[in-house]
Amino acid sequence: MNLFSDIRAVVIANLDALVAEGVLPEGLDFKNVAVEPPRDALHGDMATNAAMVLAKGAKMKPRDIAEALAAKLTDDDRIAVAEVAGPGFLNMRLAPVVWQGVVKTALTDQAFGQSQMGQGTKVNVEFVSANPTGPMHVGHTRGAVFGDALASLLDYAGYDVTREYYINDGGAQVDVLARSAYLRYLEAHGQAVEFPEGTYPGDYLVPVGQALKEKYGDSLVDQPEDKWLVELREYATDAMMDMIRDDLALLGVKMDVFSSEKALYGTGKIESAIERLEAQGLIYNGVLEPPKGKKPEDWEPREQTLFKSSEFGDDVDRPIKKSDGAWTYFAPDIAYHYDKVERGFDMLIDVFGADHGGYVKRMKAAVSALSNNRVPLDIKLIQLVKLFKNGEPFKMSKRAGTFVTLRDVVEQAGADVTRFHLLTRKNDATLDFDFDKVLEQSKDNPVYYVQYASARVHSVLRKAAEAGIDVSDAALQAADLSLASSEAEIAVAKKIAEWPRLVEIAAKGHEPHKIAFYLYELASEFHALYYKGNDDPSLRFLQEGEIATSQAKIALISAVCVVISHGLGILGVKPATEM
RNA sequence: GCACCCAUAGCUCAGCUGGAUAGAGCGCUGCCCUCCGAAGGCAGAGGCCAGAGGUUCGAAUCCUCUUGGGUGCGCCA
Repeated sequence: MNLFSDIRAVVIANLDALVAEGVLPEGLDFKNVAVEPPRDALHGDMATNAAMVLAKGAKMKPRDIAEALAAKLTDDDRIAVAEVAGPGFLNMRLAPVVWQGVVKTALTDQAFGQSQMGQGTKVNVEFVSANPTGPMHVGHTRGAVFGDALASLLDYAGYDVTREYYINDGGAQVDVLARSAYLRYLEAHGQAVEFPEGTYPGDYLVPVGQALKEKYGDSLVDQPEDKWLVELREYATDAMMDMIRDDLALLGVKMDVFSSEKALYGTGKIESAIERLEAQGLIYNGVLEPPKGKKPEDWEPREQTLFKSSEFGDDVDRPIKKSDGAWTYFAPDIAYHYDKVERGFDMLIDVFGADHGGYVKRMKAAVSALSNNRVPLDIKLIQLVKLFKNGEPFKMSKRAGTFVTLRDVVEQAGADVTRFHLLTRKNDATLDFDFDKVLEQSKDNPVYYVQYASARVHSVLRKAAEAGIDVSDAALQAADLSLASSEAEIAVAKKIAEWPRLVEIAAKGHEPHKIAFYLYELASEFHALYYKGNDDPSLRFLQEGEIATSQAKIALISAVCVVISHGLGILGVKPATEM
């Protein structure tokens, strides 16, 4: 619930009244009637399209409906002005008491802004899912921050959220990891080693090699691969996952569940998921056409086991078995998503890198088939992070030593700054990450701008306390807010009032970046009010000798601070009390 | 060749899911600290929302096509 839905309820009630009075015909559908903020604040606080939406069905002119509705609405105490504009917009201006009520709610109700929209829907957010073959880099970092913030946002909006990490430990890349770790193990024994093409030369495996030496002594030296591959694979994978967990902790991301791809093999889970599809007639053996315009050099037609994803909107059917009969990566992924469905989730969200774009349709097809359309799957593709240093772009390269890890970034910029910055762009837009700009402490950097607002409020609170004004929670909650109802102050209250609605919009669209942008706008309203006190002393928060007025004004800016901390909380950023 | 994503001020980007005169930051021009934190504020210039059609009371937003960029397209995951 929020102010806009409250007022919409008022509008609907009055429309019903107009029907009862015979002004409007019966049987009209009010579902498209919306109450929204007008784009231009000059038009009022809220606008409804009711007249325009209903005109056709009522066979009336929009303006006539609007006039009748306006007359009704002004009877409500909360609506100060209702006027018809343009083609039939009905603009409303709300009474100051409404805005003051919002400020009071923000201060007294810990749950201000939280929503019941999710109704406890069980949603699984799968994110990061980086291969356990090395440390997380900046690209992973963006996905991690996005997924974590989205999960928090959904939680805030009333969903029952599970954060989950899918460990891709079932494919050939973990064998490569094991071989690379083995080379480091030999190195630990003093052997000179070279890392051939297709192995991981990163020095993060050096400590793993050392640890293996301590564990196995020289018993594995110069032994054939079949003596050590399985053991080293498990050991190295665990070590990499420990490292990834540390990286995530550094960012402040905590997963609820880690699921392993490897654990799906040999349990019959893959087979049963495929059987489930087979029972629906969606599995067959066939030969795929080569892609036109880009034919692989070694292409020859081969019969494979295919999933009929084209029945669900995919472009072609997709292989679940390689020509040698082994599963493709798609098969365990089907099983994994089936597992999520079976665990009772009502909604699935996957956060993938943009290079997995081609994977979206087939995965949606599979989930759709496996859940009989019960469980929606939303796949959020996270675009690239472009790195800059001193304004110059540079590419990540392990060889050139410009491989930028999550740890590098967080240690330089801090988790809060990193998180906020990565959330100032929507997920499907590429993001520039310039180390110099991220660290810059100015308005150009939204993190500091928002933090500065929070710090300024706390500064005022300290000053007030020094002046002997009671600014305890109880005192501010009891403040008479009508003492802070100038136009400039109401403007801030209005921004606060947008918060609950914004949460719902952001949660509905799975768009945590909207929280970041809102916080910037809220901070901006606050900074503007703050400065107005310089020109107009009556707008300063501390009014000498007038305790009640000071408390009212401080209550208002405390409410700003409360909303900022709620918002930053969703983004996983700690608010500042001083800077 | 096909699919998905993107295109908005000189630059980096918002635009509340179809609303009224398209917004913000940077940069540029000019102001504001004997005044609660100038890490800030105010004002100005700057736009054919890539282009062309269509849908309707109404389109940056939805549909089609075109152009230009990114990503991907069986035995890598």
